[in-house]
Amino acid sequence: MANFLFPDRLTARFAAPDDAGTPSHSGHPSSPRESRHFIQQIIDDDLKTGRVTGDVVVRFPPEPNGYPHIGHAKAIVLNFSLAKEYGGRCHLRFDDTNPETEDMEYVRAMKRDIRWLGYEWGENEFYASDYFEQLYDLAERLIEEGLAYVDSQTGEEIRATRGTVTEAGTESPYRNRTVQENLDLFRGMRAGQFNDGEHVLRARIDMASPNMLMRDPVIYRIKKASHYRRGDEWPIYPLYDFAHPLSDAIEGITHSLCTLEFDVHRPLYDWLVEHLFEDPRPHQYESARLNLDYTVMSKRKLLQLVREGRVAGWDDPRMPTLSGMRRRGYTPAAIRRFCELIGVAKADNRVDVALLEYAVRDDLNDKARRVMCVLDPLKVVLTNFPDGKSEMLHAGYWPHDIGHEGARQVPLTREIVIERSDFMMDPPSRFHRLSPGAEVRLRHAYIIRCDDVITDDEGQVTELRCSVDYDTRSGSDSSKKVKGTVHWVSASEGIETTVRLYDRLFNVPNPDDVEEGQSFVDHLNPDSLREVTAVIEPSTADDEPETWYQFERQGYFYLDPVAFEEGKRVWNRTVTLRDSWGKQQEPAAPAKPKGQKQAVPAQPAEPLDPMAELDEEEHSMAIELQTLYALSPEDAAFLATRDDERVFFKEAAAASNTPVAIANWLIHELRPLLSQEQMETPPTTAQHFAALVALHADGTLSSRMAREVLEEMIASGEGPDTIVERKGMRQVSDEEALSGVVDEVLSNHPDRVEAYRGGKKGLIGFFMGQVMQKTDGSANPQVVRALLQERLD
RNA sequence: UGCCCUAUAGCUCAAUUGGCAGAGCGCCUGACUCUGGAUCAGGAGGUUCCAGGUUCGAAUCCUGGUAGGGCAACCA
Repeated sequence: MANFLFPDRLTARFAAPDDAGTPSHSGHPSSPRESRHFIQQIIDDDLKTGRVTGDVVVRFPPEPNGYPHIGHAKAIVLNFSLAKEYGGRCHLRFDDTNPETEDMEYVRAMKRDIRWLGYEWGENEFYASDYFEQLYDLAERLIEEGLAYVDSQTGEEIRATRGTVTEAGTESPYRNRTVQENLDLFRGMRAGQFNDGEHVLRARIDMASPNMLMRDPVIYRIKKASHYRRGDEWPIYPLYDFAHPLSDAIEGITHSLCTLEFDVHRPLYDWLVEHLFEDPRPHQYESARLNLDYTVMSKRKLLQLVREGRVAGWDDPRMPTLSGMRRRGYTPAAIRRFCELIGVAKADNRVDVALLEYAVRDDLNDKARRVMCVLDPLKVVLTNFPDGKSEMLHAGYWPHDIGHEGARQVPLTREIVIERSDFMMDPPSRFHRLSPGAEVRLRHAYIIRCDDVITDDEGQVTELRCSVDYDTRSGSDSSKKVKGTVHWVSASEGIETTVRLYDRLFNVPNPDDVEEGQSFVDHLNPDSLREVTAVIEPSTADDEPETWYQFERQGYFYLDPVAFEEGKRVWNRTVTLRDSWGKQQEPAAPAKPKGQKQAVPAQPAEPLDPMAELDEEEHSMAIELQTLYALSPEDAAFLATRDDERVFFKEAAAASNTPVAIANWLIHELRPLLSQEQMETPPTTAQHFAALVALHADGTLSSRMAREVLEEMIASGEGPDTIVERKGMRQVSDEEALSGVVDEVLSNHPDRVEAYRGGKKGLIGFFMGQVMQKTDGSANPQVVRALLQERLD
């Protein structure tokens, strides 16, 4: 694989380790405050509450069995920028526990690409395979504690007895071997006394768990294969579910971030770490993986594309691999920016390629010099330009709005080429490029007029004859204006060069979404690579391979390093410019009819009967609650199906004469504050609870205050009176007293008052909030609302 | 069919944790321009999945649904 020839030079030129991981543009996501994604919120909270006291330590844990792609980049950027943000560290750990697929080649590729992205892990380079000894010892400890056993069933037997998603599994006949027996067997495994598949080590958890991963998962298997780092030292290898959490714990990782599909593994992660390590211990959090339009991301599928020759290799510029993107001309800064733009969340997503392209253009805009290159040449003869003359024109490399200096000379000759698409025989209105009789400016040169069109026998345009207006030389103060400017290159002094025009690899947004009997390769875009012979201006003749240019009016291009090494000059189109003209030409995609994206099934016309789902016993219970306490069917059904809540309710109802309010507060306020276990033995008494509800009912406390008191009651176990007394809480319902606050709020925000009167009625909530804040939540909201409405309407 | 996760603008995400539903990208219009780019100015676009409920007030809390995704390798 002779593809990776320039990583270091590229890094030197474009990677920016200094600002790596910090937003390079201010004000992206939203909100006046910088908005924090859920992982940041968790870490903030851990730091605030002291759950994490030392450094924040995260890790990026690739398996070295494939080339890293843009999906890995998302994880790399997330982890390394988190480490930077919190002043902690990010470990690079190779999760190399499967000897059959892993290779040093992939380790090298991974390290090279992470560095290229602009991140450095320093001394924190680790390998799960370095922990084999420790992991083995931990497995023995598990055995000693009766938490693991050697199972001698075959693979098929293990699979068959695991049960299904709806049925529990059955326990292995070997599940109750003695500790000594297990230890002997496991040591025998380690010593190489058995063949592949003869035994495995299983965690002893629960064959009936609703989570299949907890049904005695296999944690060690015999595999007499040579490991790329440990050679033949080990006949047994730990599995991911065992090695990963424990490697995290060994390294002192605080936050272990992974993708959504691992959320089912979290109970096992916790089980292992809790049994084998002391606090503080690592915690796993999951976020959504990246899906990108018009490409595939799975290593298996990328490998298939390479193997079947659908692409030129792992670093084919159409591939979503980092090596492919690098060779295409994408920059580390652009990829980092993209990864920041897509955010971190738990909802499955599919990201529009336009966002990636935006990030690339935005970065290249002030990094790539402008030159002219004609991709589809049409010959133009300047009839009033002397034959044999070559006029050197001064041409700035940068547009005015980019503050960079630099220019080159561009030769103008009698024969030039322009873009075929810049001429139209019969142009629509709004087309302001060349057509018979029309005028256009040659970029950096003169205005020309098309006097004659030469066509061949088939009517194909083969040549244009134009005349130059010598008063309009670029930079002169000619007053003549034309609408259009076109790029051009001297036909005699321009250089022929190969340009590769890349387009999306697949022609559907989600190639994985295939019909029966089809495969994702059926969606391959046959035009994803178009190679043309272009004419480029001579100033580029000596450029070295890490050169980016913007070919004016075309896009950004990058001199392919692989072809260069083979002695060829090939320009890869990194990304086109945004093209509003091309869009106008295509019929605009019809706007999706409203409501189509999520067809909401018609709901039954009448509300569902809350009693409908109850069994016979629950049903009669609910009826009883309704007749006895006058509860609504909803509340009655809720209590009928929940024993702990019902017991608490009856006790509280007995201590008061407002059962409906008791049920209401129990269901909507108390219950959400408690866990299932707390509900069994509530941290507050039914009598206290009833007293609180009474305080609300008689107007002493507003609902907001009552909620606050309730939280306090749960935390301290005190009665409501004690808390109310201590805090001096009392709802204020006096209109006169509240009028003052209301008037103050309104006069503090004249603009909002005006907006409200102008129709922005939602602002009532803002005013309410202000008043509640000023009164420390003690204002009677009904009264406040009435006062506000009175003043505003 | 069991368990878990998720649902806010076309896309990706916010919403100070119960108080004005916003941003970036994309799209449209206009201005400017020697890149139909960039830039600048403006605009459209919302049943916050649905139905009930609690609350003065719900995207946010409660109940019940719906849809999408994940989980039954001795892979990671």
